[in-house]
Amino acid sequence: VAALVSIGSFSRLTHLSVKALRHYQDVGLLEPAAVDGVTGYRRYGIDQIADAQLIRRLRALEMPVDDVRAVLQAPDEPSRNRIVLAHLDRMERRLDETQAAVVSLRSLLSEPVSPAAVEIRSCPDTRVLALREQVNHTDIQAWCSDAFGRLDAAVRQAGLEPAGPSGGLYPQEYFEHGRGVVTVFVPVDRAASVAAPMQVIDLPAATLAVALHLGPYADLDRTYGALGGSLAERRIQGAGPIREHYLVTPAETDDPRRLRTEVCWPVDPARATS
Amino acid sequence: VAALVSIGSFSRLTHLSVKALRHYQDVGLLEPAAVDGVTGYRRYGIDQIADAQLIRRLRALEMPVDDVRAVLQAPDEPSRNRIVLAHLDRMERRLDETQAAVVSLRSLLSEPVSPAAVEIRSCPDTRVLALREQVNHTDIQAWCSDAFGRLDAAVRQAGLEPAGPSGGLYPQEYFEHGRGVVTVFVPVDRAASVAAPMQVIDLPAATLAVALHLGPYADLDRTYGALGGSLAERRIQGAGPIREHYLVTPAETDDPRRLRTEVCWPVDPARATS
DNA sequence: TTGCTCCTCACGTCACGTGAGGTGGC
DNA sequence: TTGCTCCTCACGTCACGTGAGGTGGC
Repeated sequence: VAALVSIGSFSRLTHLSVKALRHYQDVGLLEPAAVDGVTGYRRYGIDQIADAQLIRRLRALEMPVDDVRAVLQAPDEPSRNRIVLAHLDRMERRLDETQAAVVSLRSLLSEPVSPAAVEIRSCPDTRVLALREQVNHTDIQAWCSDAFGRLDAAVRQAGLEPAGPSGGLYPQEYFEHGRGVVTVFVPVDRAASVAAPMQVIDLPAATLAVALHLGPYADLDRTYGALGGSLAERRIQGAGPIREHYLVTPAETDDPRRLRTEVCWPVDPARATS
Repeated sequence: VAALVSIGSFSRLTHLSVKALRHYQDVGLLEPAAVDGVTGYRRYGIDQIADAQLIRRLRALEMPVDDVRAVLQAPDEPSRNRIVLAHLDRMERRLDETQAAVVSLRSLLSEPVSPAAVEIRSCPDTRVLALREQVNHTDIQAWCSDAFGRLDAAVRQAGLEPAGPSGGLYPQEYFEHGRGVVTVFVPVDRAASVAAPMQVIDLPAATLAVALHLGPYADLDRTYGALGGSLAERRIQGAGPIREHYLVTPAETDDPRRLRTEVCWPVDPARATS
């Protein structure tokens, strides 16, 4: 049997704080090898050092405690590595977002606020192939790129032709709570049968106030602010979900500055005499 | 005066959630332009969009709310930029740590646990030039590199010669609570008068169990575990602050794999008949 | 015997999110 | 009138950290 040490010694051996060690017992991450029945003193075996070192590294990478537990309990090395690699993937995506946020901050600080050129446009009924799902604001990028991949594949497979730029519908809820049922779509020239959850729907005709956004998606709020602000100044109220049209997408360019996106607020046509 | 909009509209304009907007009022980040005395309804001016966009970007970079407030209240552009750049600096340091943590995790998963070669060494009295301060575990890297810079400068300025490798003393508290009074030192050949907070002190003689750590500091816990575990197996107890000797430092190599560090546990000489 | 280590609550931190329960505005 | 928006508490989240108040071990 392995030698036992006190919690303080184990803390010095592993560089985990005493408070953290107690917490890891509470949440079932690292159970002391023995606990004195009378005094409650914890004793750790030196064969637990390896687990402690792994925990420390995973937590240093901000892996959630539940995932760390899954790693420790993984039945074999491949399944353990799967969890670890999935987390490293998440971290890389977050790193990309952070870099985009830095760029976005610099551009906000250096570039003046540009008033949006707002166009009022009548949009007819549109038949589209669509995917609809509850999405979190933080996941929108990944979800959209996945969804458009599936839509494009379905369009090809059904022998259809895209009949215009792809787009998305974002309900008010999505902005106000940071989560909501988002619809992304590709216009198509005719109906066709597609496998669920994909569906062919008809977007109703609408009058849209449209502003063109040039550049990375992290800066979209600037165009939202310019467009919505200009409408508010003119006492025009929006109604219904906001629409985005993706004119130039990440699939077509690697340079985020070349992205082109239309931001469209549905408005009451009676009031929208620009 | 600017047009006013409801909290829901402002949320859609700025991509800040309604809950976040209310929270930002509570903490004094973004006060609505008007609040209805009867209903409590908040009204935001469209001229507040710019502030909201700045807040959103700074929070996306995890700047603490207190710092965001300081940015918003900065009297001029230079002082505003100072706060922002200081935060970007912090982020870059954290990024470096994360990358080190990834390397450290990979090496733990790929390289087997190596038992430490432990040497028992008698260390005589040592006269050193030292700096002592309360330091957080998370800040130790930056603090040490700064402290050694100051120590080296003081040694040169006083016309002294380094009389051995530099080192550090880490009290138990430092590991158990993640914070403690850390001492770093450079051995010198003779006494000299130095400006506070620097001081010349004599490290008392001690018997040390020493293990050599090769590689990045992020992996130091592996050598601590190996050394302390092997002492625990032999029922040898540590006593007093742990010592590190920096044989090859980041000042001497850019490759963390070439770092050489001695980890030294003071032990009771009577029991330490290896 | 003294001081150090260890114990268990209970509560705090940070930046919001989650509901409950209720009211105002088009 | 209906449903939607908005309101205010109070509490939850996450991974610990911070004390308070007390006890065991060398």
